[in-house]
Amino acid sequence: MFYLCKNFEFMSHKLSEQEQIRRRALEELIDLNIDPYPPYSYEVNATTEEIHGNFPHDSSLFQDISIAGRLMNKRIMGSASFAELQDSKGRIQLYFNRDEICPGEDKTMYNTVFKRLIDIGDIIGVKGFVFTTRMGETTIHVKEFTILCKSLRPLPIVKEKDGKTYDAFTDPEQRYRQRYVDLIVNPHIRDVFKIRADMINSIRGFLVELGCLEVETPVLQPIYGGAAAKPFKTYHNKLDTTLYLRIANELYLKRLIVGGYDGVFEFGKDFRNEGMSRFHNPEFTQMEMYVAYKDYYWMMDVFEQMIEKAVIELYNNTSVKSGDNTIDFKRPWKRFTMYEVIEHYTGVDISGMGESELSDLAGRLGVATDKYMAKGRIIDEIFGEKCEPHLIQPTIIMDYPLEMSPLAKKHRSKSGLVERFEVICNGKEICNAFTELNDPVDQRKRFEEQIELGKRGDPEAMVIDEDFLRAVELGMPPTTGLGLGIDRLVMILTGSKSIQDVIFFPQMRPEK
RNA sequence: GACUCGGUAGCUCAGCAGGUAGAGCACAUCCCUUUUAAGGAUGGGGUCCUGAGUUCGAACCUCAGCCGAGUCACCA
Repeated sequence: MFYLCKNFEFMSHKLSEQEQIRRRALEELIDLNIDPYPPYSYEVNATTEEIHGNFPHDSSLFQDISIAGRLMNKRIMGSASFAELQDSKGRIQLYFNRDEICPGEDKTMYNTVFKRLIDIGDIIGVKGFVFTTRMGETTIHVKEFTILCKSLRPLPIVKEKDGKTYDAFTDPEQRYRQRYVDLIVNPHIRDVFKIRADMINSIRGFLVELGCLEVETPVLQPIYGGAAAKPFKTYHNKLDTTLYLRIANELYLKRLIVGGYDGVFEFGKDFRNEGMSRFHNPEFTQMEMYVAYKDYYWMMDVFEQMIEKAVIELYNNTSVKSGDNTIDFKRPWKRFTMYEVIEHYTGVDISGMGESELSDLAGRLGVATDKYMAKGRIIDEIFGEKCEPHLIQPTIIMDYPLEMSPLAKKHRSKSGLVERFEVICNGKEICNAFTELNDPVDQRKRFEEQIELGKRGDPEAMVIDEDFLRAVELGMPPTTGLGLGIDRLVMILTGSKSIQDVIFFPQMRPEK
């Protein structure tokens, strides 16, 4: 015997008419001694996918099936009705016949329960056999059905006819806030998250195969570092101390390299307290990896392999259609130095230029700069403005100005530059990597330069992390490291226009 | 943060020479057939985002605010 509260007076918000009707249906079910939330499991022996994949070819199959899912449509017609059931794999039509559901005199299960008390959105289990209707649709002939969960809110059902879509649930705000509804009524968006998961698994497999250890490092950090960004600040009561949510994994992962690991990687959330846009969510997923005794040339090759492998596993092909562009990840990718690319797109060789010259150039090119921007930042602005958008195919851009890369090692032969590369794809950066700076004297100097930049007004200048310096002073082997923006890559691989489409629950303003 | 557009029934939207609201779907009652965004009949449902102003009168005009979308700027 089940036990259920039938008193809805406590509800804080005023119920809509449809909610009231559903609650009344709930009460009626209880009065009929039907538990709307039965406590037991329901055995399922088929999925919609299996049925659609096999039935027409072999009609001896699926003659005694049990399947469960959400009711998505109901077409009542006297003594014979049709409905649609959606499980995690897809949808299938159900056929209900009054006299088969209710073989005896009592037609309650059909006339009252099925026709009136079951609503779209309810989760039900059905037993029966599969057949093909006169209209040629694979359908389950239902002999018995069970309510597994009564739904108390109406679902915005999407309808289609003749290729036209009606009542689509498309409002982005509603879709992101109520992702559960989005997943129910727009099941195709699951594909994006499947690709996301598969991609992450592919990369993880590749890194494990490479011999790297997957690790976890703190999200709550007393000093944030490893990137140029504004942090989220929080507070630990017992320690009576300010903590920051990490903006990058870098400094902790390098400590592990100091500790003696040859290769480590971490998939993790980073948090940046900055503007939001279709390319930026305050929390985003990054994969960072560090490998000892290797340099950035090695990393370029490895990154190309890793991404090419993932794309092939996902699409059986190296190229992907992303919006209007077709992007081919087939190795090897084009490689240019940053100066080469800037010269290519602006016609200006900036290699000998100083800060004031660069500032003038930026002005001539219509690139906005700020007072606190030193030489490196200005170059980066010009690159970001004039070059990046043109780079659609994956392209390795190498050798960045030293000032904007305080954790990267000086270039072995080019003064003023560091051994750093980024991969630009679809006009956006997808990874950032360098030969890591392991000279502790130089590292301290770089941090001090960051302090100067901070004094000059750069809100994203780094702060000194003495514990990190202590580790580097102990000695870090030559190392290469890389950070990969997972969300951005998923956007490219799925052709998503907004980062919110590749994150289940993107950050939103609190409701109401 | 700047600019543009938008916020009307559960869903998608219409309504604007300013006269306190409509359609389709959904919902309710009824009829009916292996039907297909089912069809037919009847019916219920809305502080027209919020606040102030103009007006005899505002969903519509003005101002302010809230929320969202798009574009641009910055960071992955």
